[in-house]
Amino acid sequence: MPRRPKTWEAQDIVAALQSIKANGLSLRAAAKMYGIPTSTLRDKFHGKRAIFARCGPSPFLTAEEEQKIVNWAIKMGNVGLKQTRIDIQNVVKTLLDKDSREHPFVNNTPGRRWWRGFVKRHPNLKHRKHQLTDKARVMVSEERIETWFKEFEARLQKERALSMLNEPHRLFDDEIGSSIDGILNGFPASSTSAPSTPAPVTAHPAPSTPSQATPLPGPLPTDVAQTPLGNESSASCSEYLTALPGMSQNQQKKKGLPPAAITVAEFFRYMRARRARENQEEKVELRRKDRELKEREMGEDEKRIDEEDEEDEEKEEEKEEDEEQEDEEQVDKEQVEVAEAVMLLQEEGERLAEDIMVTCTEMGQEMEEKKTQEAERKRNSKKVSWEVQQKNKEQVMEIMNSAHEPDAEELRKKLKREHKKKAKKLKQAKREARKEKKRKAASRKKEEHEYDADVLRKDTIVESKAKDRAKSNIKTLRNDQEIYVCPACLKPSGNDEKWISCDHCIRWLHLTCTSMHLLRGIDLAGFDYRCKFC
DNA sequence: CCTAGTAATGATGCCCAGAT
DNA sequence: ATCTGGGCATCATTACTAGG
Repeated sequence: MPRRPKTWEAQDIVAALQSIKANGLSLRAAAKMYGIPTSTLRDKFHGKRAIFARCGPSPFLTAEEEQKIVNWAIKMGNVGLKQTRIDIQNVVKTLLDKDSREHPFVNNTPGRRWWRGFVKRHPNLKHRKHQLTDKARVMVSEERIETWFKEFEARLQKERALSMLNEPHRLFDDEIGSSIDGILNGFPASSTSAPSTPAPVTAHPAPSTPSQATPLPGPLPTDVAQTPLGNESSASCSEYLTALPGMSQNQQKKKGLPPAAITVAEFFRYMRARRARENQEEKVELRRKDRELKEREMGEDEKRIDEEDEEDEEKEEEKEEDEEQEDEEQVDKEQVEVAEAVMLLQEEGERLAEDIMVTCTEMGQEMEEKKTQEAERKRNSKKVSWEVQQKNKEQVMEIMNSAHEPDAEELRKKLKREHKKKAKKLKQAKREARKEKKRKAASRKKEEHEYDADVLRKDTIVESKAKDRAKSNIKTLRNDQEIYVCPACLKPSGNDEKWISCDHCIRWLHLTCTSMHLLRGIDLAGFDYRCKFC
């Protein structure tokens, strides 16, 4: 029976159903009027099939869950936190970890194919190459640094989050929290995945019209990330920049330079230095204009007096600058507090993520309850129909009993035999189904076991490689004495040197050779430190 | 109303070519 | 070497439809 191509839309069904209800049309008439097969309309009319149903199996995440994830990814993208495929897959994994629903995903993580389908179902998500891989983006230019920060500020302003610079906790007003380090590192830091694995494919909202918001500033330019920021002004910044003209990511990697990354302290320091510079330039300009004006108006004598006054003013300004420096020191202290706040906020973000997952789980439970109710309803309807059948049979038996006794007896025996046969067949089918189920479960378990073994093997290889790398930093002196050198500065330990161990590759580095020394007053034991060579 | 055939969909694995 | 997208085959599931 070849199936006729579908010629109707969901709204036709809705219109047909409304016509039946409002105008009292018959099912056949309505079906004819809207060009829908009668049986299809009848099924939908009786609720046997959903009105907006799609062919094929439903996705394993509900429409609400998928939409929630899409909205979250778009929102994150709007503030510069583009979510990678891995991030989204990890979100799904976290969701499924806390959910008992059945799904085909290995280790609760959907695969690349699922991602394709996901993007297909939600075309407002599209993927593209990570901007860090674009060579044009790593060309060094102070102008670009300024542009990036300006765009970042503009974006924060657009998202009503400009005050984040003073109130970083506002970063966490989203559904799933993210750390400020996520923004500053230039790649996303979802609550479920550390920002340690930037994937080359990024999902972000596709601008539907050219009039939409300007492109995101994107990740922090590599050159910005490597700029030594401190009390330095733009001059020293430029010096450093000219030392690294147009270096590609690979070249940086070869030279042992860290990937794009900037600490919270560095970010605030940069912003403060930039504002101070702007203020200073404004002051100088004002002073110059003022002087020109006075030169024209006043004579030589007055000028001398003015010069004396100016000297006094300059002294006062110097005094003010000294005070400003003291303020800066005070701000440095505050940055330590900011770093602490960031840690607290990360925890808050995780709590928020937890809440989201709980909500999703509740939704899943609701679905489960609905399913159970549906199953119950079906069982009841089957029971009712079975009862009706039994009644009919009883009626037949009564009629047969009332007829000639010997024939009725024979018929009864025959019916009994048939009934026994049917019951036997049914039992056998059930037994086979149970066997099949067991076989499938065993097979799945075996696959999971093999997967775990594979993961363990890979982890062992990674660990062994890391140990080898650490060994490579042991240098042998002329007197055959072996010493360990810091892989960052290639120097051995000094007397008062503090060392820090990478939690991922077992390398030891001078604390001062890492950005960790900026986090003064914080217990480093609580940090998951990843060195720049990882 | 029921049934059997067909279409559509979601997910997987495998392979390939291209980009980095 | 690694990652990606695209194509293809496969399986399972569900919706749709014609005909009995």
